[in-house]
Amino acid sequence: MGDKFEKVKTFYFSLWPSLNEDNWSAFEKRLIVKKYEKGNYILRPGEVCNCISFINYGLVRSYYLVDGREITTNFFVEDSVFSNYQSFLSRTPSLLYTDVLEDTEVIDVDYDSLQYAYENIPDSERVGRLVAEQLYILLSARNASLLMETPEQRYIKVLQEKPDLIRRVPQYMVASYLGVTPEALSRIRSRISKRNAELLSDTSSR
Amino acid sequence: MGDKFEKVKTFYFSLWPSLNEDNWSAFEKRLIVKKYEKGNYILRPGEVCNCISFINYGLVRSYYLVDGREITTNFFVEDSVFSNYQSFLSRTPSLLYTDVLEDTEVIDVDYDSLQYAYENIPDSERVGRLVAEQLYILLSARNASLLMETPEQRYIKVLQEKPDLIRRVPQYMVASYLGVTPEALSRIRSRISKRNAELLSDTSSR
DNA sequence: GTTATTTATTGATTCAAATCAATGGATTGT
DNA sequence: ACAATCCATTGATTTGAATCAATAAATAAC
Repeated sequence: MGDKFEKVKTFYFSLWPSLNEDNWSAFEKRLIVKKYEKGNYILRPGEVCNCISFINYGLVRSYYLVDGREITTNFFVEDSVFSNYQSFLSRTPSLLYTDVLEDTEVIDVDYDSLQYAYENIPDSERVGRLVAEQLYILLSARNASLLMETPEQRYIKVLQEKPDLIRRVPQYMVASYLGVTPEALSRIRSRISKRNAELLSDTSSR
Repeated sequence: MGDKFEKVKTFYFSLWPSLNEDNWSAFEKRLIVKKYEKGNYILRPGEVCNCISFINYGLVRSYYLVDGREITTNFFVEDSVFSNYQSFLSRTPSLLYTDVLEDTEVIDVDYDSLQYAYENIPDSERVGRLVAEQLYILLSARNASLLMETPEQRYIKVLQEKPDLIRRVPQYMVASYLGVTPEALSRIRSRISKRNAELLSDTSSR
């Protein structure tokens, strides 16, 4: 009958090999279920992020606002985890907005609960380390992509790696994720489809 | 008489409160001293970074090479720690060069030694987590700076926060750290000094 | 189903920064 | 001390992407 904690439990067990049912039930007691409607904000600049959220269903986004222009840093979909990790860790105000692109349900672990886990649940420090390391690796890859690849290369990668995202998210948000204007992304797309059309009709290529 | 491990010992004790002399001497046995001469490379793209290095003295730099153009990601000076952390953690080939800007001596912890510490020295997991978290916060701030600030703002910040670096590093490397060409940085500098000159001579401002 | 609003596309124009080019200054090596 | 190389500055030109503007398509609201 739709246990809200089913998916998040599977998720935490998968990355926490030594977790047992007793530890889990102590941990689960501290989890918080929240729902957000499309168009609302989960976090705004100036607020301190106080939780790490597993997404049961839905879609959210993080972005900077730089003189009126949105710069999207990430999209997060169901069955994954999001946070403003920098604000969460440093206990300092966020620079990012987090807004809700589709009605969303999350399961939150707040900061104190995580500290509780670190003190009381075996191996949780190791899990915390591994998670921090994984997030570092991800951020580092995103960084390298922004510095080394063209917007077109990034777009093609998104097409391949997250094709569903392209369908669920307005194009101007994808553009701001790629680091270009909506007009520029539109031109990138037409360039790509033109190239593909030529490849198909080009007999001289063989 | 210049114990090479003096500074690195102080460093590790400062971030590892429960470290004791016994643990330290077990750990110290595994440390490796290395020297590099100016102009050489510590790491090249394709190689896996296998250590975390404390700098006894010297200056090194990490950079991407994108169609012949250098993009500096970081400078590291004496008494600090550097690594290609992404490569080190993921055990995958580096995308970065690390080169030596001044003759440098480092104390290395290699990957296996760190795993040894995690298994055998109490609290080391927690230290590993805190370090990973701090590095995440730093990378995140660098990221935000590249997305939100102008090259001029970044230059002024470097001037304030790392004035010695400006003196020790060629300007074209600083330019590539700020994300502009050497010519552009030169113009930024002349713009700034012109503004300062105007401020000093401008009587109408009061 | 129709209207209204938002989003995407396309073209024309503007602009900021890169490139190109030349000179002068600084540093390095012998 | 000298030559040679490297680096920084300045000006002229080019270029790629942003902006501006208008239209078309898609989506949402009624």
